[in-house]
Amino acid sequence: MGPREHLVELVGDPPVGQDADLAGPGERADLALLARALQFVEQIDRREERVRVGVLGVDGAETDRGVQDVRPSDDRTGHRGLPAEVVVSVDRHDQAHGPRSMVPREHNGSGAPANADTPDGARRSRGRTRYYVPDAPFGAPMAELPDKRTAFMDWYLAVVEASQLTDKRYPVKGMNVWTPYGFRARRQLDAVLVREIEATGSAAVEFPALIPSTEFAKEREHIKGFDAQVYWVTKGGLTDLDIPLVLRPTSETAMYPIFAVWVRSHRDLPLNVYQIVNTFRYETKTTRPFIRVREIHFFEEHTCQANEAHATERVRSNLAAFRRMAEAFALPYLPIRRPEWDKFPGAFYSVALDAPVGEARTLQLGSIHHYRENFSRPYGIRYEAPDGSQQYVHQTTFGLSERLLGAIVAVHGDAKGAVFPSAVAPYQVVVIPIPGSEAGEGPLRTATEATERLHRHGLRAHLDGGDERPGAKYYRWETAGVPLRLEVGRREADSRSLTSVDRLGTKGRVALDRLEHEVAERLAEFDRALRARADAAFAAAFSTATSLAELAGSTTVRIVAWCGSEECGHRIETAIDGALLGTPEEPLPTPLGDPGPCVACGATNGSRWAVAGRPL
RNA sequence: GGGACUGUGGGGUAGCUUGGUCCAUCCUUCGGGGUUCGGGACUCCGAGACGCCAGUUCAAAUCUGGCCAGUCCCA
Repeated sequence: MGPREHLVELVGDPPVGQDADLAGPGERADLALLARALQFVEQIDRREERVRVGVLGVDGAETDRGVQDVRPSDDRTGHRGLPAEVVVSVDRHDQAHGPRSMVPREHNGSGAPANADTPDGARRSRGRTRYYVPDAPFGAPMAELPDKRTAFMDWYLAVVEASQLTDKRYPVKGMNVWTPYGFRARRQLDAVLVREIEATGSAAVEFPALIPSTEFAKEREHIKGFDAQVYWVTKGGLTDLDIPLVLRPTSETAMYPIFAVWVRSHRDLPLNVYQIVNTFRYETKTTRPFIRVREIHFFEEHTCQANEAHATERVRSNLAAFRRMAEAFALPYLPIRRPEWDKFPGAFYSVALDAPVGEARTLQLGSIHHYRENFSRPYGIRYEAPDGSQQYVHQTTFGLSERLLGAIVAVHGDAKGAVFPSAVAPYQVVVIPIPGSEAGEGPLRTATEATERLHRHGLRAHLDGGDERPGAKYYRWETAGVPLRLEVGRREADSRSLTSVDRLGTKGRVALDRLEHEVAERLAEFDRALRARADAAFAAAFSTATSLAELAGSTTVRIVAWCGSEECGHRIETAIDGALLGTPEEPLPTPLGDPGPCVACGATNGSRWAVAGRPL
């Protein structure tokens, strides 16, 4: 939707030098817009042009006196995002116009033809000259991003675009291009995943992307859950394939036939392997960069364990690994065991990792599944136990994706744009020289020295030596989410001590001679502050509800007592217009007492705390 | 699966109702020059688009048909 904008066409028809009368016909008149239009015209007036305007009334009673029409744009153009438009009739020789600076530009160029600048810029149509009035007060700062709290998805999309993390112009729905900047973020993110999963004894592998339909179909629940969203490869060149191939939506069915060959003995267990590959799902809902895509950048661990207890232990180990990953991302989250009807297709149970993202919305960051023997039986993954018996393995999986990047944007981002924790920031530090006519070469030399010094010490630093003005660079890198900015002007060059400003606004000085240490400290402080901000939002994101009626229009994720029945679960989902996410796998942010009676049926027997929200 | 809507430079848009005033406007972007540079500079010169294919017409961004792509709503 974007910023609220209206188009009001105020058509006056008197020649310049007379009064132009503006008014709105009754029901459509928008006084605020009229006021803005008048403000605009007053600006013209103040520029000593000879247009005079008055309002005759909003009921249209006197509209025949020069005022022809006032209406919202959507009636005519069907376009959203148009700025207010004022059409003022003027004599062609007496252009009414203001200086360019009078009309603020819209953020990232959306809307605002804003051409009330020069006589040449004003367009003429059927004898009238049109002036465009942006939907913002004159002299206001450049338009902000949409409001995160009230227009979350608009805000999110604007931030993703403005921070240049992806290019969405690729002509296939749900498939975005990773830009150099976005790819840097992704690579850092993956590095954290690799570090933490390998610390638990998992090894990287890579399986093919194409899966024979015969293998894909072996586990009934699994195929039922996925067959509506797989891409098929049915031809090789001009020939139809005997056995069609599935482009992996996830890799169970690619890996498990091979696991059956790999696992022979209890000595082969546990088998813990992971891969980071692209998977494909034909999403039918609206796609969103990082959050819902058709080509998924996917981390998936698959393990085989000797028995259910070991598999349960692996689930715990994955939960602990994710805790460390989330620590690096400064992301608070809640592990939630999904209800039966919402578990992964084929799983014994599923634990999802959910992050609240405001207004009762939640974002699933990943999931950990316990499969028991559900896949090992159809795929024949068996081993010979020490006692000589043949046993089926118990399996687990752990899946994460670029949604983590979406979550980082969604959780940490603010009114200025993205904010990256230092562990994933494409650039941790941006160094901005401030030349100035009297400063000479000092600033640039010092900035270069500082950047090189940071590079030598393994910090991701970027020298922005472009010839934009410093202020423009500040805004750009703030939007892009860089944690720390170093400013190097004449003062800094002379004193060999740089000005630092972190993305949350904390300012300071760092000595060039101890640069890497002081920058590392600043980044650590920044990460702590970012975490604290996220934690505060997390704590405020939950509230309890004790009746179904309370769930309607929830503005936080709700904690409710639930008897565990599917029927009550669905009633809860209907009440909140979202989903019953399940039961917390770890303690809630604020300790709660015993759950009372089920919010849906009132049963006290076996009730437990459950989480309900509206997943993105 | 059903319905509605929308396609104009890299991004955002105007023009379409009533075909010609439009080798298509403005902002932004991009290339070049100059003055600048401590929070989104100014200025000059230049570059860049009517989704595709037909049809109607003296004339099509505009009207008609088909196709393609996208968005939203409902199932």
